[in-house]
Amino acid sequence: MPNQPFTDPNGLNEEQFLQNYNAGSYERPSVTVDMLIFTVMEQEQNNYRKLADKSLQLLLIQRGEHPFLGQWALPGGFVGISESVEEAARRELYSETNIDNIYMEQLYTWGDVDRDPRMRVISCSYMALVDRKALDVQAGDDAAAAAWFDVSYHILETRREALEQDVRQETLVEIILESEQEKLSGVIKLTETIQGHVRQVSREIVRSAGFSFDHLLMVQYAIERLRGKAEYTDIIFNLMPPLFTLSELQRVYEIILGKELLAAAFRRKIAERVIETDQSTRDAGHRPSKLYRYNREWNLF
Amino acid sequence: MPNQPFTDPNGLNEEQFLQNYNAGSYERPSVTVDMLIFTVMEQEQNNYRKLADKSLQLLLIQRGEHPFLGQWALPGGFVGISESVEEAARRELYSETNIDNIYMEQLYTWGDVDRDPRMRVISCSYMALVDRKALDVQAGDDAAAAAWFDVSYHILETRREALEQDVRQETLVEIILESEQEKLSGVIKLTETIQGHVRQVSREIVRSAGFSFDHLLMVQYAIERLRGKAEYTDIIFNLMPPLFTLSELQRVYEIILGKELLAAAFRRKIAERVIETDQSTRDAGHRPSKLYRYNREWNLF
DNA sequence: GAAATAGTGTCTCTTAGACACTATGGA
DNA sequence: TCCATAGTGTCTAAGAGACACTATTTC
Repeated sequence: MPNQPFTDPNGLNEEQFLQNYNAGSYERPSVTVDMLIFTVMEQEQNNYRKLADKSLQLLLIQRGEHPFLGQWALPGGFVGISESVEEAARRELYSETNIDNIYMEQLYTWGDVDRDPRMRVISCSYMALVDRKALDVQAGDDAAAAAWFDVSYHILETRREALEQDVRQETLVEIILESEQEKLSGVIKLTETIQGHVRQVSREIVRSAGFSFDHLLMVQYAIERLRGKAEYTDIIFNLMPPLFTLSELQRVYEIILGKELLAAAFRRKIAERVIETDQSTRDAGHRPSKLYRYNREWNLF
Repeated sequence: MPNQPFTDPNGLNEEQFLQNYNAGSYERPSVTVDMLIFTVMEQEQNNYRKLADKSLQLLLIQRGEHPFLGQWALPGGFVGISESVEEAARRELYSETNIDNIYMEQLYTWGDVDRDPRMRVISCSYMALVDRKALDVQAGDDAAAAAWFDVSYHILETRREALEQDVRQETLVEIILESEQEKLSGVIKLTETIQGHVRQVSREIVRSAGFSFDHLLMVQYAIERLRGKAEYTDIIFNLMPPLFTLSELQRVYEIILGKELLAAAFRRKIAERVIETDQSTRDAGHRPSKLYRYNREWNLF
């Protein structure tokens, strides 16, 4: 089995090679991270009896400089030469939220040549999920203008055509992001083709109002991933406070999945993932609800 | 709603800004792609009656230069300044296999600072799945020494400890790659921690013989993903030839999932994803088997 | 006929969906 | 007492696991 120190065709061993190594001066892309920071927010409620509505929210920042001056973008920044990509993402996440210990996962790396009009930039996107109650301060103090946007996600249309050999399906997805001041919207076309066995998916912006760069694609990708993972992992609990009722939990699932669930089935399914506490809600104008917490023992690997 | 041409604090509109933009000369990382090209190979069989065994195989290249001279690495290369990351991956894939229309998906971007001893390199890994019968030539003609390695993947040990607040689970995974000439092996520790609600996974190489860089981590990640996707997508069909028997298909599933399946249940489950043809196998030393093909209509989105 | 694989029938157990029903606190 | 939500019981249908059984070819 080969092992160091071997010598290469120039007679150098590995140590010598590395000492003499010259990285060369060809052009390199810049690398950035972009953060999709989601939370669930309770809306105000006028009827004392009804439960507060909730919505999924995403943190955006208004750009203070060209390009896309005045438009909204995902928070993010360059990856420094002496920090890992994940460290850069954690750094950005902390600078926006001011809290530690937030769920974060890498999503996708966007590498199209023209995605930034200034220069070649490759961006690695990360999704973070935060319990809104843990965010004491309004997020993004340092950033020029950060705001939480309510997220809505609809499938407008699905069209399938079967060619001689291949199948092709196009789906139009509309994404609307709404803050107290602004309303952004855009449409993305997802194209799925199958040639022989080979399935391939591509994304394309059809129209976009108020978004910077290709960030609308990142939003669509993140929501798709969040929905997918909600079905077969515990990812949703990252959006919950330490104690919650099963109704609250069910509503968060409903928001993410975009469909209503039956309470009885939901409770049976979720039962083993939560632990009942002896506390309950009060002063709700209706029957009190027991508070639960996440069962950490459940399904590690 | 803000729109171009707005002027920034320097009085420039977007067009002027971009014309004057200077990307700066700070240090940038290099970006590469690394390809995990999997296939399923039939082993030779001496007993005319028995079906040939199959194995999952991965394509590796023996390094001809420092660092890791003589050791094995995933095929890959630099992302050029004027090609997208995906284009670079397709280019590498084509140069190894000489065929088009191969299933490929982005896996993960590896961004640790020290992952390449020469310089700062960020690598985006892709997984590709090939039907072995479509590869007419021995792959990797141009590369110095390319070889297919049989893949085996075992969980050696799982240890869980519950601290006061947190839960921590460590899993040791052994990966063995075996070609006709060589046998490489390594062990990876997967650490999963839960603090409060927040679940986090990290990977670490415990020992590694014959692998270059952090490529063993990439192999483990890819197999984990492949297993996961085998359960809830049609990804496996990318490893199959155009026509196949249900027994063959079942065996490929068994290889990927690492467990035996019951034929009756498997057939019921897979039935709607395949289409029966009027052809069947012959000269097999036992009852002939009908040939099926992939049902492309099944479950687009 | 033996060996080996191909393919089916059926029982059980689990789980999701549907929906009716009971329970409880506050105005 | 009504309202709104909390929470349970039970029927049904679908699907996975188990396993016995039949079918078909080659030597």
